[in-house]
Amino acid sequence: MTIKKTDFIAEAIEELILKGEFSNGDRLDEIKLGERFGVSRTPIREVFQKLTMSGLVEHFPKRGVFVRQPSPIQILEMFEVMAELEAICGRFAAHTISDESIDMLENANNCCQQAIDEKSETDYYRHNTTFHQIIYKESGNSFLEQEALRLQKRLAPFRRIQLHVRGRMKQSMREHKLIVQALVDGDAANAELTLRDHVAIQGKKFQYLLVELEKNSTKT
Amino acid sequence: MTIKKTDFIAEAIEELILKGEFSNGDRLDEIKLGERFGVSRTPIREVFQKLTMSGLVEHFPKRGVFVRQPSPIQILEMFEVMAELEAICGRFAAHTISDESIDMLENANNCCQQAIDEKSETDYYRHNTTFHQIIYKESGNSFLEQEALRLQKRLAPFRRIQLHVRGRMKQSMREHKLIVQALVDGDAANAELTLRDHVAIQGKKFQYLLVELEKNSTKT
DNA sequence: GTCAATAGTTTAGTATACAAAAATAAATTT
DNA sequence: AAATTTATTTTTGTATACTAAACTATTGAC
Repeated sequence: MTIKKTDFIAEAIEELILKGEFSNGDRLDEIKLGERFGVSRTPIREVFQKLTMSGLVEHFPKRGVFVRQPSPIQILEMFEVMAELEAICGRFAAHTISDESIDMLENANNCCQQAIDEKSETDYYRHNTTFHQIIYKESGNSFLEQEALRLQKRLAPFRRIQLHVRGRMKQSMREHKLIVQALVDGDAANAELTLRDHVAIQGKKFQYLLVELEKNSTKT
Repeated sequence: MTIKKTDFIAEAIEELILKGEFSNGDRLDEIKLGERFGVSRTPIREVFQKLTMSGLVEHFPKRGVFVRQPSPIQILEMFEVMAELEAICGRFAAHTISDESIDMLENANNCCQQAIDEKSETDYYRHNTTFHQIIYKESGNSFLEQEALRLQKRLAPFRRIQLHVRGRMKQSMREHKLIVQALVDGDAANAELTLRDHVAIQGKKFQYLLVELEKNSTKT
């Protein structure tokens, strides 16, 4: 068995939270979740610790664990940090990136373009993720790579929704090309800049969506 | 009770590892540690998960948990990322820092100077830590602050040892003054630069110590 | 003597039982 | 009737019991 059972349950509960079955502030019941997944409280409590560490849930001693969706401000802060982390990766990668990796980046970009042509957000999202992960790896600093991956994963649900913004995918593609060009040129400063902006825009778009959402909810 | 028992045990085991009672690759015995702290396996296993998340220990399914001291390369990588994180904090802080916080930084610096005069490495270390934490906070991005604190904590044992390098404390003080000046000036680019260098030097010094250590160990 | 197979031991993972704390409901007092 | 106290019920945290997997040692075949 290559995947641990508790990891599977952790993923499943994560899904439940993100899909909205549990909303913000809800208490997660050890016993009910145990029954649901056919296990006892012990492994569920293990899973809770994992979720606590990943920030999806908060643990209050002798009280229980509660769903803790990050506030819009926290999400924006995370995007800001993500932009900086990716910028660093780009700056480092510009010095060390290999020809093979450049090819891989261009390949990922082609896949992104194809996804746009086929209007497949899912495919675009996947290849876009790959594109960025290549850059993390090419930073040459595996600790930095791990940190970037961690934050990328945590921001995944929020990055996803802002693909719906009209024309975002096409604009994103153009930015990808600038990033690759900077890396090809070995222009560290430019790689840093283009990557930072590219990611920072996601935070901006997210903010924009929030404002729109706010308008609609207060319209009634 | 403001502090949880498992947190206490986690800290204690962390200490044991750092003090050298357990060395790299050692397996941590759930039962023995339970007896040692007068608890059963359950809370010890909880603590293991915490330690796994903090990276001090590695968990192999159905095998157990093993002490995993980071390799010199990993430590250098972490210092490199720390330097970048602090540089970002400095850049952000330069725009937003308050007069009170400037005062606090200068106060921390005075305490550092006093510690040097009294040749107290412990005091220097403590006030130095405070100095940096003020800058994390003044970044105005609390997520960034948390991430910086996390990595600062993880690097603590390695930062400590390189204070022994002759003259390091005095040089460090001079750098602190440059950092404060950049922040007073609101010079973001300079704050970024001075902070990055200031932290990066710690990695360099650590590397230097490693080489020295290597020489001595192969001399026999 | 070396290797393979198997029995026995140890240890991780999980379920359950129990104790203590918190939340809730009921009862008593003001 | 409101508030405080007391009793009841949940629920968390921990200990223990059990299961299954991994390690060790012994035996047997070549």
